[in-house]
Amino acid sequence: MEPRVLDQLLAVTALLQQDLSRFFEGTQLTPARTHLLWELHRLGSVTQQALAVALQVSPRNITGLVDGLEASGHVARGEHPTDRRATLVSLTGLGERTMVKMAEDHRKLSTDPVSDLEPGDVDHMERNLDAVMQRLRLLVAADHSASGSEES
Amino acid sequence: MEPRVLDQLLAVTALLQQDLSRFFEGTQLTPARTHLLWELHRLGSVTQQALAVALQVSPRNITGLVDGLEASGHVARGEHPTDRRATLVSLTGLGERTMVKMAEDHRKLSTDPVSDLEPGDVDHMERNLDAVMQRLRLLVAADHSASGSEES
DNA sequence: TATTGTTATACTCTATAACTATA
DNA sequence: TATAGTTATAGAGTATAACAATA
Repeated sequence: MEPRVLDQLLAVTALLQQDLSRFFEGTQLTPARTHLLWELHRLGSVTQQALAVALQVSPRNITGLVDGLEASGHVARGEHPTDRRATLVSLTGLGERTMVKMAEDHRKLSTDPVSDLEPGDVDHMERNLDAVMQRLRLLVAADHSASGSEES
Repeated sequence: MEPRVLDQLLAVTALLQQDLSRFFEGTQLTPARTHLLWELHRLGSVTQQALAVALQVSPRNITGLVDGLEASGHVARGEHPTDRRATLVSLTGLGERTMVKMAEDHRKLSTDPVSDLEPGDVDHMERNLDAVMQRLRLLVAADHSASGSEES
């Protein structure tokens, strides 16, 4: 009866990564770009600086992500009204529509759960996920305590 | 009272990714390499082919991962006794010790939960994770049903 | 002098396609 | 002819460091 929970964790992590990008919309947005759009949708037009902070990622990285999203037409760069060093990134019409749809699907999924699904499948998933959840708690707990008590 | 669950999902996913590699050992193993070591520890010496299947990743990718782990001294390539096309990958002494320790930590973590942690922190995490868990269930459920009922 | 975004450079993970050596 | 592993090529995501323009 070895735990094998790490395996499940790895599987669920992979699944999550896929879902975060694939699930919510039909366009070919990657997870990182989806995340940026999501933040932009929440924050409104902001500087790349602000995005770097929001995504907890280097400014250099934002340059690349915005480049990609600009090329695909989801965001646009604009001038900052007062600070000429800064760039304001905002959602285009396409970007806006994409995020509205994503938010809709998100909400629908939250209120309309397991509809067309075999009961056996649900059981199976619940069992796996309970184990994973247990593991999640421990991992997060340990992470929390580690960042609070260690200082190397 | 917007859900904001996607944010939590994103955060937890990122956290998981980190934990999977960082948590379990002090060496600088990446998630993908850790995963390969984990499988190798379970399966024993196997061909790169078998690893590609186990990790669900292209053979080309295995070449790269094994290259890295060979350079860091965690695995070694050896000849296959009967098939001269194939390569047998096995854990070195270092790799073996690393995985034994990782399995130990894994077990310890499973049986010795929230030890040195503020109670308030636990509450906070539990609350977040319950929401995330709810979300996980829906995502996995939808994923399941999608792969069973759609055929595009 | 400090900050914003960029270029330069580099590493990891991933993929497909073509090729070599063997089955 | 099919399989195991490699090289070639490519793209995404990430990082640090140096630099230009601006505060």
